[in-house]
Amino acid sequence: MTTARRPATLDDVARAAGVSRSTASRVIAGTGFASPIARERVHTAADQLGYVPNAAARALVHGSGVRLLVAVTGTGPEALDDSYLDQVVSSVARVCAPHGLGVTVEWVPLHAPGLLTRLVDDRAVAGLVLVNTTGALLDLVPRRLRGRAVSIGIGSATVPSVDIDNAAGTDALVRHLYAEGRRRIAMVTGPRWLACADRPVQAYRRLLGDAGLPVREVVGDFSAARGRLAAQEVLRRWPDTDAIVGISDATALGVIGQLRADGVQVPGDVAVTGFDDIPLASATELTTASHPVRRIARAAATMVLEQRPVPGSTMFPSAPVLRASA
Amino acid sequence: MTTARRPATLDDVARAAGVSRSTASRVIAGTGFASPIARERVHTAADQLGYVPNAAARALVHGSGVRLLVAVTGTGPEALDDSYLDQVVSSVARVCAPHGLGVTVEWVPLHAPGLLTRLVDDRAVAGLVLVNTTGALLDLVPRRLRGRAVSIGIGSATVPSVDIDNAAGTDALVRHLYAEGRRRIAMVTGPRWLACADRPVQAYRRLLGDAGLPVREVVGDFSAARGRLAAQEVLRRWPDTDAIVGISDATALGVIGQLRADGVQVPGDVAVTGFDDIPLASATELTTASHPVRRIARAAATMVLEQRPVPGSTMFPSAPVLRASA
DNA sequence: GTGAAAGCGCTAACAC
DNA sequence: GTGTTAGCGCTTTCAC
Repeated sequence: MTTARRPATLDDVARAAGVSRSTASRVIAGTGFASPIARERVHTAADQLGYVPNAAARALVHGSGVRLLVAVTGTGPEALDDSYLDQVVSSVARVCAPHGLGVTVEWVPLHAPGLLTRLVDDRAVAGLVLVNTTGALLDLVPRRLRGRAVSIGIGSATVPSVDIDNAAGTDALVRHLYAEGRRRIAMVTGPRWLACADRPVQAYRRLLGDAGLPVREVVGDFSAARGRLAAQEVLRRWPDTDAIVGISDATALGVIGQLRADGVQVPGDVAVTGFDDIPLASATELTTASHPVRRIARAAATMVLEQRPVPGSTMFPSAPVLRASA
Repeated sequence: MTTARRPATLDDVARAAGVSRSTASRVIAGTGFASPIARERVHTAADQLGYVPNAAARALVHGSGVRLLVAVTGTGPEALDDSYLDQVVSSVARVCAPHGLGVTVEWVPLHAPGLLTRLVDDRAVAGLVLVNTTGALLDLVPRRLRGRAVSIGIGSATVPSVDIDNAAGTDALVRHLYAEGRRRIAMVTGPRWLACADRPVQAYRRLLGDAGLPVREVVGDFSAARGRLAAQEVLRRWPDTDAIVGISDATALGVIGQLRADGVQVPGDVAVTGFDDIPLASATELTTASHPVRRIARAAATMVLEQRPVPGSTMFPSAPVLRASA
């Protein structure tokens, strides 16, 4: 039973264990030497006192920081209102917890990447997870954070990345459409500035090129609203389109909504595919490709925290999920 | 242009501004006196040096902590795999960011609430947001965190709460069912241990009691899987049931799935309502009630960080959203 | 109004 | 193996 309710400090532990503070520190931190007896006594003292190391003090002496920053690039702050990001943040937070680190989310304006520097100059930032980033942004990651920054999306020479293999996922989906006899396949892409959203586009082009089919691309932004508009544009420009590949499930759902509103049968007249396999996808019978967001985020956080590449975690596989829409 | 890439410290700022460190500190922290000139010079020096206060050092001297803890009660660690929680964590994180705080998520086992004490004895914890908590847990919040703890769900004498007015939401839904002519209305409840899930049950009982209708309750747990089982049980025990009120959208969706699998028409034979208005609800034409999770979480975090009750934020209104399922 | 000095809790040389 | 010592960067009495 503790007398004072003031939380125990390392000094208290050392005193109770009858050793010096340094010895206590070595034992607790698990660094340096200590005799078995000392070790034993320190540990007993520690947990009988309910000792919990003070993270701030540790961070101060190590200069190491107390939180992970999740930096999200986007055109506006609404980039943060996104269930994909929710999953990332939440997953990262869970990995951080046992390390005594917190997580923060910040929006980095696409057109003012310099703001990243200000965020990252904060010594409290122990590590960095970049989401939806660009090459320019990647180059802004300071040396201090080398090895402590990971990008979910594209990487660079200095910043490793983890991501979904959306090229392979898209490839599988387009092949499926082709196998089903679709020959006039359009794609609603992601935003132009987002490099990792370009891989599916490349996959789509390659496949159609190989098959001698025409490329039909409309720019979207992952949202359902843009999906609706994109569907209209596709139909206007290429009325004979018989399949539409959406960059995301939300996009695809928007596309389908618009198509049906226009009296177009899905998949009868036009087949539609998405990407991500969100819960809504199964309810709406959307054909899509899997995207293990939590596992990817966990891998990213782990790489940052444990300073090592997590084997086989650079590209997570994406498997097609065939349902009624295509 | 900074010469050394070592981040500027308060000493650097003071030196550059030609004042003492104390003065610089007062100016930066906005506390204590300083002449306009001093103020001016310190600020210039600060942002020309790109000075960012070291959160760890501050926390150390203040003994104030560097992160908010989101403590989630549940029977197992899978309580953390939940999109509702994702939204809470992400929203809390956004409120924390400008304050230089991070967020951590931890699971508190329902049957070992003492673990909360260990989590909360960590001085690095600056504040506490409890999710799905119980009265027993609330009493474990230490004095140190008084005024720095908020519960999303039930509150207590020492811990204020913010929550959705699920009693009113449920009330509106049941009234709607009644108005539609339903008279044999069953309910799939939340887990027994969760006090805030009891309010809708009370609302349901009161309404049915007033109308002289029989109460038909089956215990669920918010999940779709339990919703399916619950639907079976309802049909077995009370085959003439003509409406089922689900404690959540997931529950209701499970109920509907099972009902349809059993050849029961929804809403023809049995009307079904949910709660939360998740995106899936609109896609599946589920009648439900709104639940502004992000706003609630934001209010909770704000109360903790700014140490004041956010006016009118104790009970957030829930509005019925009428669709095809009821 | 401003500076000097002490100390928050911890770790890491460096001597013993 | 263990203790002594010197800070990490900041805030805050307390003299001036």
